[in-house]
Amino acid sequence: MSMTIYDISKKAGVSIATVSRVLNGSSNVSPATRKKVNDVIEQYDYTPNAYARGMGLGSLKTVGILCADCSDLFLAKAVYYLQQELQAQGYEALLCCTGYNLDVKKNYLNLILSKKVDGIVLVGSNFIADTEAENKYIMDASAQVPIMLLNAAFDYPNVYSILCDDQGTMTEVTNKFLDADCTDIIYLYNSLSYSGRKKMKGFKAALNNRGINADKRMFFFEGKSDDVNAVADFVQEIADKGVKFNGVVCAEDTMALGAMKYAMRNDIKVPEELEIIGYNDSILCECCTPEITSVDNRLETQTHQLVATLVGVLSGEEMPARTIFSGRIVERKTTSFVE
Amino acid sequence: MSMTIYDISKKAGVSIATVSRVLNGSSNVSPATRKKVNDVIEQYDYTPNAYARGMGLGSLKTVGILCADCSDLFLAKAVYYLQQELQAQGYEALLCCTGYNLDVKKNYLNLILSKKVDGIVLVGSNFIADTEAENKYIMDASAQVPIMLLNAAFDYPNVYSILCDDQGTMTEVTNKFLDADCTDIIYLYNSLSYSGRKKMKGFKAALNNRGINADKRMFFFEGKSDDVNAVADFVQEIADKGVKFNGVVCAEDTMALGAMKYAMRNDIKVPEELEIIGYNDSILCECCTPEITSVDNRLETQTHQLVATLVGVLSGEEMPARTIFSGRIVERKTTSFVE
DNA sequence: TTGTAGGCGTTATCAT
DNA sequence: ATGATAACGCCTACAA
Repeated sequence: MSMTIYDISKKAGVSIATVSRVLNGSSNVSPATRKKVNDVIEQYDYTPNAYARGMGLGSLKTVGILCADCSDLFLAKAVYYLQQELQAQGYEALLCCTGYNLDVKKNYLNLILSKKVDGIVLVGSNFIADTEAENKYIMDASAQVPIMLLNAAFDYPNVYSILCDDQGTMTEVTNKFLDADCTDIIYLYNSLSYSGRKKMKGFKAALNNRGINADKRMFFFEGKSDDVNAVADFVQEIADKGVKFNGVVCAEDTMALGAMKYAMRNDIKVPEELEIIGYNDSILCECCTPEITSVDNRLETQTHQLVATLVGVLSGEEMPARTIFSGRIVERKTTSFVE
Repeated sequence: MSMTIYDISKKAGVSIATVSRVLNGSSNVSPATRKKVNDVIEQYDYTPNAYARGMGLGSLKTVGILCADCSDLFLAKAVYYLQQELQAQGYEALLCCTGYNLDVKKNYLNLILSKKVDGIVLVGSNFIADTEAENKYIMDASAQVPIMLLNAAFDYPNVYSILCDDQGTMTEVTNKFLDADCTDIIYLYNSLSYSGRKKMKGFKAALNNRGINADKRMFFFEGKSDDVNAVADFVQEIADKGVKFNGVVCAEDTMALGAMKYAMRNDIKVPEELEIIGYNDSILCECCTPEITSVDNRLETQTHQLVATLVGVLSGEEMPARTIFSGRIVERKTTSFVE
C-alpha cells in the first residue's frame, strides 16, 4: 500500500502540515525540518495522492484534449504540439479520441469535465457544426471551463478560437492558378467541417470572381481519405466523365496525392500538363516525386498561441476570443507559378 | 460553480446517500425516488466530481500512456489504437509525450503514477534500454501498477510485453532478397531501441548465415527520420563512397522513402536495378510510385492484445508475460520476389 | 517555525 | 428503502 502524508509525518516526527509545506515549497520551514522531511519522502519514494490533492485544490493543472481521430496526420501533429506546449506550461493532457459521432463527443466532453480539468481543447474543426442545437454541448461546457478551439471558430463567452484563415488562403491559392492561366481547375475535398466549408468558400469565391461557375468543378470524396489509391480512382472517374482539367486544388494533402497517382497512371506530366496543390503541408508532400506544393496552415504557431491564450485566461487575463493566422503556400514541384 | 452531491440531494429532498445510490445504480432505491433524483441530476446537468470519487474508490479506470513522440506515424497510430481499445473497455487514457530523454521519461512516469492510474502503457521500444540501471524506473513503477510494453520486451514481475518478432521477420525479409539473388544488400536504420536492435540482429543473422559479412553493409542515419530528402542524401553518400548495392533493407518506411528518392534522382529503376523494402507498412508506402513493399508488424493486433492483457491483469487473472506476433511482408512494387 | 482542525465531494457502513 | 456519518488524503487558515 502506498504511503500517505500521515505516514510521512509520523516517520519524520512532524505534523502533516509541515510535510505539506515541504511538499508545496512553502518558505516557512526551517532548513533542518525540511531536510528531515525530504529524506523520509525520498526514502519511501512517497508521492502525494493526486485525487486528494485535486479535491482540495479544485485544479490539477490538467487540460482535456478532445480529438476525433488522432491517427489522422494533421490531428496527430496538433495533439503532439499541444501536449508539448501544455507540458512546457506545467499542464498535463488528458487525451480523448472521440470519433466523429456527436453523441459520443458529448459523452466524452462530460466525462472530461467530471475530471475537473482546467480547460478543454477541441482539436480540429469537426467539433463545430452548422446548427446551434448541435453546438449546445459546447456552450454548456463553457460555463464550467474555458473551451479552446483549434482550427475552428465559434463565438460564445469563454470559448476561444485559434485558427488559420483557410478561406482567404484558399482564395489566394486559387488565384495563383488562375493568374498562371491554369483555369480548368477542379476542387477535391472530403470534409464538410468548419474549416472544410471555409476552404470551399475560398475556392468558390476566386472562381466566381472571374465569372467561372464553381459548382460543377467541386468534387466530394466520400471514402477514407488516407486511401490514396481510392482517391486516384475517384479522380479517374471524374476524368472519365468527361471533365477536363489542368489544375487540381485540394482540401487535403491526401487528395493531392491521389491526384498525383492519377497523373502517374495516365502518364500525365506534372506540372506541365497538370498542376496540383495540397493542403496541410504534411510529410506526405515530400514523399513522392515530384514533391507536392501545399499550404502550411501554421499548426505550430496555432498551438502555441492556443496554449498561451488558455494560460492567460486561466490566470484571469483578458484574452482575444479569436486569433487568426494566415496560411502560407509552400511551393514545391507540382505547380509552376512563382511566388 | 458546479453542483455537488449535496446540492442535488437538497433539490431532490433526499439524503446524499440516496443520490449516491442512484448515481451508482444501486438496487435499493424505490423507482419514485430514483426518478425524482434523476430528474434533478438531468436538470442541473450534474456530473460527480471524479477526484472525490477516485479518492473513495482508489481507481478511476484510467490508464497512462507514455509515448516518446506521438507525431511519429507509427507511435501515433499505436496511441490511437490503444485509446480506442481502452475506451471500449471503459478506461480512459492519460497521454504523455515524453521525448527521448531518460530523466524526462522518469519524471513523467512518476507524475502519471501519482495520478493513481490503474496501469501504464509504454508505447514503443525506446523505453527499454540496454542496461539494468536504465530500466530501474520501470521496475520501480511495476511495484505499483502493471506496466504494459508495446513492441518491446522486458522480463520482470508485473511487466507485460506485447511485441512483434522483429528479428525473425527481418531475417525472413533479408532471406527473400538473398533467395532472389539480390545479394548486394545494404541495411538502413536510425534507431537503437529494443526493436531497432532486434531488427539489426535479424538482418545480420541472415547475411552471416550465407557467409556474408554484414558489418560493412549497415548504415546508421542520425538525422530526423522524417526528413526524406536528408535520407536520400545519406544514401547518395553511401553510393558515392563506392559501396555497390542492388537491394536496400530498411528499419523504417521513411528510410525506404529516402532510398526511393535516391533512386529517382539517379534514374535508377526500381525494382529492376534496385530493390527496396520498408518497415511498418505506413501510409507512406502507398504515397509514391512505385509503391513500397513493407512489413506489417500487426500494430492493431498488438494493441488489442495489450489491452486485453491489461484488463485481465486488473481483474486478477493470470496473464502471459510475453505475447509475440510475427510480422507479415506486404509486397508491393519495389521488390520482385514473389511470396 | 510548527501544529490543530475544518473542509473538499464522494463512497460505504452502519443504523433506522 | 433511506438517512447519518465516518473514512479517503490533502490543503490551508488559524492558533500557538
